[in-house]
Amino acid sequence: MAVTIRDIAKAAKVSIATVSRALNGFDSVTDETRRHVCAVAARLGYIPHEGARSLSSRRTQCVGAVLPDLHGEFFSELIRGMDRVARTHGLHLLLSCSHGDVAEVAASLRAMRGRVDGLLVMSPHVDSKVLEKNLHPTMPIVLVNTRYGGERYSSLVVDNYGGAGAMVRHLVGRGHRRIAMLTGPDANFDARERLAGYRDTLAELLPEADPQVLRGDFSEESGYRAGRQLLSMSERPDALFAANDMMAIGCLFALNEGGLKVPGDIALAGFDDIPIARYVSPPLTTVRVRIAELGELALERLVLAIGEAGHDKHSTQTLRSELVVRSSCNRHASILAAVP
Amino acid sequence: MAVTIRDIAKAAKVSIATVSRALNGFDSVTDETRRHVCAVAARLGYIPHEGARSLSSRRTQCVGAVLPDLHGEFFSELIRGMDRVARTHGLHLLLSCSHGDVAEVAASLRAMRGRVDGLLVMSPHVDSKVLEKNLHPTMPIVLVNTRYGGERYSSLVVDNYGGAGAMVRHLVGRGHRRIAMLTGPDANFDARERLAGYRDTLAELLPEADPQVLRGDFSEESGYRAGRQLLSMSERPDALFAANDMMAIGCLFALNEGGLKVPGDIALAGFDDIPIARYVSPPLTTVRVRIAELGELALERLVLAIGEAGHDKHSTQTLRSELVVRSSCNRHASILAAVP
DNA sequence: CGCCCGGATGAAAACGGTTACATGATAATC
DNA sequence: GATTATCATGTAACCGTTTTCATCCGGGCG
Repeated sequence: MAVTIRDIAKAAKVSIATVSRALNGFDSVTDETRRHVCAVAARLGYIPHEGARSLSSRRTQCVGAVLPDLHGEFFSELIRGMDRVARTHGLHLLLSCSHGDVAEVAASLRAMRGRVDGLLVMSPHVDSKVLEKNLHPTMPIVLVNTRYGGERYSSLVVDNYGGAGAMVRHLVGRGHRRIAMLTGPDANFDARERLAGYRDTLAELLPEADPQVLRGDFSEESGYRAGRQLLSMSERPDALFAANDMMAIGCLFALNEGGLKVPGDIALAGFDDIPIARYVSPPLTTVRVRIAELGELALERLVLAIGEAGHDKHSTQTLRSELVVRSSCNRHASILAAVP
Repeated sequence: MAVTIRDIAKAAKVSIATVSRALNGFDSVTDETRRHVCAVAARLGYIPHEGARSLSSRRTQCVGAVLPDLHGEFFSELIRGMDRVARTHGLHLLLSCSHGDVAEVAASLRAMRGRVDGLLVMSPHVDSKVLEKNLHPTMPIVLVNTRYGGERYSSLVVDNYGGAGAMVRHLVGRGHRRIAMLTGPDANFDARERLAGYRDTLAELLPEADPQVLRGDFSEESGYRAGRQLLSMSERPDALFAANDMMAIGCLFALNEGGLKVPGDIALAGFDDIPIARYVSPPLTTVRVRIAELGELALERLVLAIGEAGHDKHSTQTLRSELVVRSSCNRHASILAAVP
């Protein structure tokens, strides 16, 4: 049914090897032969079977991305960054999403064997055991935002700890003294790092202050709940630092509903700088993680790892995060003056 | 290096055929043999090579998505919907993004041969010639939001025309009389349909009114420019209907900057109902397209097409869009009363 | 007891390419 | 003019599976 290289060979009266060479631009074939073969291929409407090609050449021209989720702007940006680099290298992107489920991660990893040349794994919940067990030892891997102590894989993380610290520093600098944090899921790598950054920096700058921690799960919904909770507090914090932007936004809505002004009555900060952060009002002060760049770097590094398969100089790179000051934390000067 | 079924066969002292059968759960193998083979496979850390498997079984368990872009929430949602269905069918998603470039679309399509069992193509710019030329005639295809007259492929489109009509109807019902439209790119399928819906409905409801059309390109930037333009107009429309939400949002920012109140001075409406639409202030009145659902339906249909390859009952399905009324079009009752 | 049947297994041919090696012709060398 | 290097092409092995078909063996039946 489908036209193969063999059909071309027959029609062009040459061997299949010659067809392969002609189509792949080898130099050891006459210009005339090449033209002829290509003409026949075009006439028959030949389209190479990439699967077969991968099998024999041991290169798939695909890289896989095993992500914990696809929802939301974070992943959208991440994928965009990966795609950008992938296309410059002529690679295709195979997506796999394991909704936090360890068994699914394992299944995804195994399913990638023979389909991809390398793997980009982001899995804030899974430890490296699962990886090592379900992966071919030679498969090039880059970990993204994944807890990992070993040295077997390269790893990219964003500076959650430093970013959170910078935010606390900023808030304290603006005169806030009762700074609460709204955390992400306990088991989540990023969430823990951000919390640690908050705690440590607060302890450093305001040793007297009691860290006040509300629990969230990174969802807008949980941010909203935290906002309601704030409304009903007698001794309310004067600033809330949410571990991601979506929670900050959820919280903002609850506060608005409850008649509390941001930043007048309470300052609000987020983390990630997802695109929406600029659009809410007041625009959100947050910590920018160049998410697309994270995807780009990760893939760049994966490409490198694929190229030098075996050379094995794995390392962990930390991506700097930066403070983005918008108006959700702007206390009025008068208030500022009154506080210290 | 890598362990194959041959290695297992040798270690287990059976033939490779038996290994294959044992691992794939065929019934024609003794329980004892199966246990033995599986044990050996586990001991050796065997992971099947999916590429090889696809080649001989002629099934890849992958579907490809050829999209015009990956940026923004529209695609994020679309991908999410596709993923949801894909995973329930045990399929993997191969992503390919052709930045509006016809040559790239062609290349993507060809590159999919032998990698996927079916293809989901969204390409608002490309006509069917390119498809037919670069695709294996037997490859199951579903088109999404793509201009297509033929009957060779199934096709899914959102009701751009009807949605735009509904919006105009809504605006007129609210008392607006000078309703302008901000369009998307000329060549874009969706943009044209939306414009047509606007024109026709306006002509029907307000035959006297002159349709006023500003040109945009679906980007926030172009929306911003349109907003500036509005500010400088002497006879300003009393409502602007943007062909997508991002342009509406860009426009909103320009109007805010210029001191024009939305909806007090001018009503503003968008199209798509991307998540951000709810978060801007005022929240955006828009036409909801259930984007994730679009992805789901498209993939569902593709799965069907793959299953019955050849049966060929192609059709075009139109996805209803629905009006979402938020406050960006709420004229005050008093003004409303004054107008008619 | 011989025959046939069926069920477990093995041998080998796909699947559609790439590629190492063999071959034959032609050009270069002495 | 014989020898050898060069180069275009052909032959066949290989990539790691699945799958068809053949084989072997034991058991039920006449």
